[in-house]
Amino acid sequence: MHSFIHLYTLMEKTYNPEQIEAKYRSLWEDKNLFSSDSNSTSENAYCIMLPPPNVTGSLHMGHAFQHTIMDVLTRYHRGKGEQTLWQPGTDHAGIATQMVVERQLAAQDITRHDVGREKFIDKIWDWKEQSGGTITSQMRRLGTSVDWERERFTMDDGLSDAVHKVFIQLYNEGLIYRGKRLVNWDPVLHTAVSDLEVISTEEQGSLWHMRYPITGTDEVMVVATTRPETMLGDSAVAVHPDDERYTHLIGQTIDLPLTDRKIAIIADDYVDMEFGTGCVKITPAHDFNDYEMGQRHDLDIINILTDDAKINDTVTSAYTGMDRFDARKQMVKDLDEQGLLEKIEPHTLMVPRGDRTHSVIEPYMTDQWFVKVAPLAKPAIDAVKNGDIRFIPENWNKTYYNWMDNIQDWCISRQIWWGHRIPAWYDNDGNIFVADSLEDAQAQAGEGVTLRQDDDVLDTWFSSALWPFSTLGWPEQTPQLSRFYPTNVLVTGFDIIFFWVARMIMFGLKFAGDVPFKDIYITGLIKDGQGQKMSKSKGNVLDPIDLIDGISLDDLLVKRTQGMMQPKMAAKIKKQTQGEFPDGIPSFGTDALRFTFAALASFGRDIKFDLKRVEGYRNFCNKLWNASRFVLMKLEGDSIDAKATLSTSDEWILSRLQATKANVEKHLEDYRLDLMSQELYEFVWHDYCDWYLELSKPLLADDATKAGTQATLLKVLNEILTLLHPIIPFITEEIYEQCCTLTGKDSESLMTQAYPKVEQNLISPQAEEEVKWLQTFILGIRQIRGEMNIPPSKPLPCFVQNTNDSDQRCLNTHSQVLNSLAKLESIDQLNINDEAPESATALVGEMKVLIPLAGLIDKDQEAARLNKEIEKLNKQRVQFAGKLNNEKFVSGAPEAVVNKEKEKLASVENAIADLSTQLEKIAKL
RNA sequence: GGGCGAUUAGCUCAGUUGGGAGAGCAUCGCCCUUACAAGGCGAGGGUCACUGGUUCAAGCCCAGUAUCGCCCA
Repeated sequence: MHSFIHLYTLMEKTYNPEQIEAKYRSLWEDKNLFSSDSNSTSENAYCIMLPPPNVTGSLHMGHAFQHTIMDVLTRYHRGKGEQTLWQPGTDHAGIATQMVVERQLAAQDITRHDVGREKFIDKIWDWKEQSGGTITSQMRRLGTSVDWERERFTMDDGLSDAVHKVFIQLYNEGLIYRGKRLVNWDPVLHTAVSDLEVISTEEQGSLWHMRYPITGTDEVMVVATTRPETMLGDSAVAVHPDDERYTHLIGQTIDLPLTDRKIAIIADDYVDMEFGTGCVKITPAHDFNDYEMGQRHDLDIINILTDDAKINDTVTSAYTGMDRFDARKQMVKDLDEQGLLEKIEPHTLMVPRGDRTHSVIEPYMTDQWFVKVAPLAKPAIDAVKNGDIRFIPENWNKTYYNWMDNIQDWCISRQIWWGHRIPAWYDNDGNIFVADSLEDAQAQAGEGVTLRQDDDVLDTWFSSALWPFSTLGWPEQTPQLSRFYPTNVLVTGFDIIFFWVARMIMFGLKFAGDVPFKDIYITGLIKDGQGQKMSKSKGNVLDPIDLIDGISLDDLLVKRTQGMMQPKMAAKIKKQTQGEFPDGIPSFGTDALRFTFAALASFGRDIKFDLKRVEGYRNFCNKLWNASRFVLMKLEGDSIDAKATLSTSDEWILSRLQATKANVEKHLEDYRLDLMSQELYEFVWHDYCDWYLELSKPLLADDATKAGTQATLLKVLNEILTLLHPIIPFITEEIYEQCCTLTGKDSESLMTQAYPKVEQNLISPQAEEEVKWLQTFILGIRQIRGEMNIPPSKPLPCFVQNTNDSDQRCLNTHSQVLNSLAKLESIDQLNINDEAPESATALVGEMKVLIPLAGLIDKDQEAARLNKEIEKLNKQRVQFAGKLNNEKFVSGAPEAVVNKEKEKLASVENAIADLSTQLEKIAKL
């Protein structure tokens, strides 16, 4: 028992998220409460690796969503007393970041080549210093409780060492090799990109039908192509071996138009006889399928393009130096003039574009570095198959297998400057020395040999793939590595399963000797209200910070349309935005946004983001705020007796609380944050606020029950705060502090409070039963009021009839509560034979609750209401009776089910009988 | 073409061992009741996409159809 030391400072009537959030953001960090050193003696460790966002990026809705999920999990485990590390950091994002700086240079009309490699890289570092704090400060706004002291960057020294070590080992084991292969070439960036960085979309194009003359005859073969310019590099024409139209031509040659070359006519069952004319031109140097076929048939590989995707001079032609698309036009024209163009059909085709530049990607022969993936993939597939790693939701493992089973070697070299430079040196004879440093390479090559380092850098995802162990200090065997690896869960979107997740699994198993994480929680993708992907070009992007702080329509319009190239598009976006947010966006506060994200975190693929939801959860925060205000007001000036006798209502809310805790626990275990937040929402709003706080009012007015109620109000509020804290940390922390001030409790932070456990001894079926009775009683009366439009302020007299022992007990105990909550002026008992006044009726089990009409209630109206009620019950009766009359059901279903059905029927029949009698009475009047 | 997913109230979505269809928002009444009008109380609203099957019993399991969407080729 402790008494209050100061008078409770009155809380504002409406909560103000802005003030609260600012207060705790710095406070938590100042007190080092996110540190992974806390709870270091705990038996359990818990670790989440933050998927490192682009260092120069900014926080978008997807980040905010996933960060909320991770923060809920982190704060929950921290609250359970586990040593918890949420590892933050950022990614250097090679191409993306380099492009930003190149664009800045372009504005001054210079290229990176004008600047030179070293200076250019310095410029990028400068840019990183300048803008690198954006995303981390936005994360702080969200309240993400990462261990900031352990923040890492993929190009930190330690992480770079890990990259070297991995590269060298893979090379030495023959799992990294260099070779000339057909790769996806971005002609704007002048670099190879991986398959994953190429986005193919349907575009309107043409199918050109070209006549290829057969050598020495008047015959032609008509080949159809979507890229006529590649004909310069044709090595053959292929037909299907079973295609009788062309069997006689197999083995003959074609005089390739616009060139002086002859190419073979070959047969291959890859050819689709139905498509076009059934004849396919084969260009091994510029098409992946053709390349395969070229390998099968030992065809020439004729590269016709330059790095800029202009026609080169390999093939003597009139098109050398022309851009491929200009050459296309010219060649089509020339073919037409020579009578070699059969027709042009409109055609939708899949056009591959770079995910960064959106330029058309060309398959292109170049020297590149590759990871031989198959040997690494095998154990990575097994890890999921044998359950070491679990996808959540489970069906993503199919997507994973699908990709892993058909995995291609990974092109890891990029012809850009920003990134980890490939640790390989060449001598003048082209010998390769892979080493940690020039010195090591020199040692390998021998004194006096001139070495030149490879110009390329590694794919960004190469270093990201090491993230789960490189951030923990690998290759050193650090205490953190042994404590936190393997990590518990990876939270990420399905869009990077291939880019990142699969590669982390492969490298984790290979180098850290274990899976990098046990669970992979694949979240949905946040879409706009119409289900559209949010993108700058669509102008439908929402900035999480704008939802927190609010934004005026004007500012939002500027934000969404600035930098728009097409004024038409800008106008459209403007209109759309005005329609959707006529008054801009109000400020909802971080907690409301976080609650929304948690509530949206179901297992669906797409999450349509609806502002109305945020508003609803903002209201929830306000509700919680005001409920707390109420509790504190009712506690003020008194001392709390934790051992005071409890009323049934107290026992009831405590019992409900236990069920809530159990469910929250379960939902968290299942990663169902939507169900978790729903559970808490319902408990707080509907059990605690709607019922318990109302019940507490008469109980607080009674000295016999006051102390117990006060203790219970506070206990439940405190646990609510702790339970909600992982989702809405700011408001709960503030209320907690107010509670501490009031009760004189000395506590550092809600964050360090133990997460409440289920207390079995507080589960009380009897209290739940009794309050259920109370609720039914009150609801019955409210319904009569509601339907008869009797104001809630009007006190009503009430009679009860046909009571049993337990009804009597309840009436004795709870009459005061009933009077208060149902606003009754009296409750009088009638014997079963007593003549009741003309009344509206409600049923509580077998007991009748009667509200005399007495001029207040229209009898026709009551008759109509009863009729409706009876009709409803009748529908149920028919359903239950139908089942029970079914012999097969009675004999086939388990006895318990049949009995339950019988009970339901009996209860419905009773109710119908009671209400019908009442209806008759009323009708007679 | 292959794989995956979706289809439940006007809207957004829950519904996990098969056993009386739910929430939030929106709508319609009544209420400014001393925690909260960002609120309270009450009400209306569904052939669970369609067809068939398994079962005593199907929103849920199975097969197929339709529409929409995503991923891979």
